[in-house]
Amino acid sequence: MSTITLTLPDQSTLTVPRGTTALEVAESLGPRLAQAAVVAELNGQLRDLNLPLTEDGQLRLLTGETPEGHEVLLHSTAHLMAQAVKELFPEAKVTIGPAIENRFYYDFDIDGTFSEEDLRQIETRMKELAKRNYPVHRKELSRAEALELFRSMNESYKVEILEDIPDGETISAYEQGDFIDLCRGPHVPATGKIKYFKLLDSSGAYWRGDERNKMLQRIYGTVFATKDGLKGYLRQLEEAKKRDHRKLGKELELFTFDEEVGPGLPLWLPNGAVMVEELEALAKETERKAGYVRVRTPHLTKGQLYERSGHLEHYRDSMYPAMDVDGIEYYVKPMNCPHHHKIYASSPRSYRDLPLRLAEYGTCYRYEKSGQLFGLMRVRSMQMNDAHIYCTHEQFKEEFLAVCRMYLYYFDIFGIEKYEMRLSLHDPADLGGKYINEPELWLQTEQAVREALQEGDLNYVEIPGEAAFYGPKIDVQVWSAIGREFTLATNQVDFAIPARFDLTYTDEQGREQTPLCIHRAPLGTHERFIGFLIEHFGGDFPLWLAPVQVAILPISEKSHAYAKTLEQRLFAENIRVQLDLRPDKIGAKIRQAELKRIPVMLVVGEREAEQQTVSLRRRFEGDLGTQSVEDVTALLTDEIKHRRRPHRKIR
RNA sequence: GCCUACGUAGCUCAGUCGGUAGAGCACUUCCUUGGUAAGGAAGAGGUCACCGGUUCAAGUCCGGUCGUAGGCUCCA
Repeated sequence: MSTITLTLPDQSTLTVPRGTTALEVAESLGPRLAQAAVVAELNGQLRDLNLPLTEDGQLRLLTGETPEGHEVLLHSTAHLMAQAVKELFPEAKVTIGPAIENRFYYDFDIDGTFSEEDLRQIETRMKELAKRNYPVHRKELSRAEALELFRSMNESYKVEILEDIPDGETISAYEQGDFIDLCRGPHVPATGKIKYFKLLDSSGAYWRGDERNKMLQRIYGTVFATKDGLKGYLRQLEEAKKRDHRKLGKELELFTFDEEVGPGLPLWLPNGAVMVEELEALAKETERKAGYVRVRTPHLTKGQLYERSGHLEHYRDSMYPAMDVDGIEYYVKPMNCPHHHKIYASSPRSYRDLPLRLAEYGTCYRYEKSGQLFGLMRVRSMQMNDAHIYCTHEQFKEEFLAVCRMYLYYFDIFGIEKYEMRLSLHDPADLGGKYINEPELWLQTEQAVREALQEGDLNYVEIPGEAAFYGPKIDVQVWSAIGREFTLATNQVDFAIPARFDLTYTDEQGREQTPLCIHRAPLGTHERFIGFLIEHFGGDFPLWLAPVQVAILPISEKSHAYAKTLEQRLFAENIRVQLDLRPDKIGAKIRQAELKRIPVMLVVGEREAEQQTVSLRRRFEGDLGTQSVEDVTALLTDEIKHRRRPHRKIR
């Protein structure tokens, strides 16, 4: 009998008979590994544990706790769910059921919808099927066999998928008990590997994501290799719910929506407006130091401008319809760029004027489809931390790098530890079509952006074929303290618009040149950014950003007079104070201030009044004892001035 | 925009079979004058999202509109 030699991750080698399965290898290495393994990787290729090994190679046995293993586990659980659904709803047709991050889903074509009761039943059935520990078999089929099989089962969606699989590709199906599903695999060797799962929710989803297609019913679920993994994930979902910006926005009275004002049009309440103003102050200060100048532009503009900019051509669906003014069509502005271009064009520019950096917290209105509105994250009116940098080709890289550094500066202030810049590049095959036909300029600019990202030591990935039609685009993804992902902002390099607007400058030789334009918005929009901050900080904002910074809590009426003089002293230091004169006991006042997430509490009674001191209490730190008013104000003003983050870990 | 679910006091939520609306918190007043996460009592607060229909009778059943949410698609 011939043998094969396998090299394990620790570089030890193992010689086994040809045809041994990876599962058998795992068993020989130890029952715990065999128990935990869900999939094998041979020479970098994932494959089923129960397939015979026929060649030498590097073998890894992956448990459900590895990223690859977890994905397989998720995918296999989707199959298990489909099996349960087919048993309970035989008329349901299966479609697709992939793994996504930490979750899986499966789409079914079924009359009606799945109720919560249905989900409970499906979950119970899944538990039974898992317990029966059906072996999961891979079957390779010819196209004809596969078509016949799925036609006979009346699985028309699978037939449609089969028809799209290119010739020459291996067609495989996976079978467990009575259930068989077209699938590339790999899968766990038996349903008993699936232990810690939960169905999460159901919703509609179009077949192939196309709204012209039939609406299918999607069920989402999750699975983990360990009980703790599942519990941890469910806890994280709970935590995310508690930090939901819509919930906290209400509780902390930051913003509201009103039916009569309109959907997607937030009203900033006084507390929220404080945050808006603090963010603007930060942006203004940062941009002034970085050589930006501020401009202001109107909310309304003639359609003509948007014809020139190309917005009416490319962007009309996202714009509010025109209004007729004296027979001329006017639009509310969806973007600030055309106005900034007009400001650039308002006077002749010399190379000496460049780079020209025009900044504005511009108000924009975009007609978002009703179904995509979402709290503050997707709205119809927004204020953007916008700026356009007009520069020469030579200046481009340095300007772009400076923008990147500004991002890092902000990330540090807000304690954003995880971020990713996604550099979207053009596809040379699409030049002249999807992309403006400037091959040299594309390559040159993309290279300059790449170099800037590298020099700035920024974390970035490249995505081919996703650029805007007029230049490369950099999307900035950030992750909040609880790991939720947000698209914070988009930077774009623009070589088309300056030409559309006839923007020029005179170079050293007196020749007319076209500048490059960088669109940038590091703080995104107030709406989305504050939405992000609410969830990131869980409502516990750094002192400089907190709507109410200090609560003054008199012990009893006897110290009201002193509390009032204290309030005046803090006002004089520009500290945002709230004085609690309600006839409650001190414990109740503290509780109220804690619930409102006021970072600093000053408890004052007769002792403090006599000594001109305060008793300092901070959130997450508790009672910090008696201190002089001078010391406390100095401490607070310093913390505010330097925009320090909260002392505690955010998580 | 599409599918589904939901909409009751400022907030969180009860409200059974269709019989004219309830709690807790917050609010107001009074008592209490207190020492680091809820002192006590009383009061006020509602066009049950809106419009229409069925019915002797609608928060409840039916239809429509508006709004919100979870998805699909798109995006700051």
